[in-house]
Amino acid sequence: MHLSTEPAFGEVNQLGGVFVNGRPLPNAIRLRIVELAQLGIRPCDISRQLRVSHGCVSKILARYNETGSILPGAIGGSKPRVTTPTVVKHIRTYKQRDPGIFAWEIRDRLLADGVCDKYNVPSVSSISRILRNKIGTLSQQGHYESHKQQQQQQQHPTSALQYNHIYSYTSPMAAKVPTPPGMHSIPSSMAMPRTWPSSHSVTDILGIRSITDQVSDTSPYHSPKIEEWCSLSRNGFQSTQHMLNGLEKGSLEQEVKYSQTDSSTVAGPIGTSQIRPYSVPDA
DNA sequence: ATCGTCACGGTTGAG
DNA sequence: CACTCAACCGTGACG
Repeated sequence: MHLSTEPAFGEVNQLGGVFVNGRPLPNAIRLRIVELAQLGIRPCDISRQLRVSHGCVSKILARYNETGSILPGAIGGSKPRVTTPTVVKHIRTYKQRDPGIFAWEIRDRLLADGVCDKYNVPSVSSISRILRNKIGTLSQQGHYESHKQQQQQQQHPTSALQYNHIYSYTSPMAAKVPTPPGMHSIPSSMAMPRTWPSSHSVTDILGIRSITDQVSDTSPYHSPKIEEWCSLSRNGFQSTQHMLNGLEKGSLEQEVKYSQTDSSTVAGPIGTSQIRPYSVPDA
């Protein structure tokens, strides 16, 4: 991580837009790209207006058309080589049946039961890690699995699960926005699943929270909205149009310039994000 | 002028 | 716990 020198400020592209190399654009901007496109604005104009390279606009729109999701793909990590869902499931079963079972016994059983062959059976240390990291949190296991899979091969357009992590992505905003009483706020368990994919988007790094705060001043533009939008996906797009109106230029420009204002305060949760990426210490 | 595509330098996180 | 490496990112340039 190169955060030593110019961490939170990102870089400026040819259009004057700010970005963080290697990191996804903030969801707010991704959303705007799709919204503007839906309004019939040409990609080249969107590019200029939002100051995002046209290649990026093109990519985001293409993905949206293909998958219905505005979200970036799952960054980092690697696909399970031996720790497949099936294997984990079996290990869990073994562990449940015999809590005192040793890792090497599990290994033997995986082989004996034909779950794995000698080439793909997890090592004892892998099994130990599975026991520690996954089986240890049984309650969330099922969710983890499906969520993770959705994410990893996020080719699948349909499933609603896919949108689960938009909660995650936008939750920082929601967390930051002082959810008005009576407003449906997201339960934190939902907003911040343990398996948060990747919390440090530019949103966080650059302090886009501030822009979303500003936005939320003028319109109810926080995660419940986005949630709604997402569940509506491509078909029910009308409902977002008022959002768009509510967001008119003023907020848009602020949005685009988001990082140039205050970003020094966002000591992003970099590196510690997995559990509670945005434990916003509101104060 | 516009847009699809890709090399590039970058970050991330499961293994 | 440090490392690896394949996934992803957006930009910028080319056609």
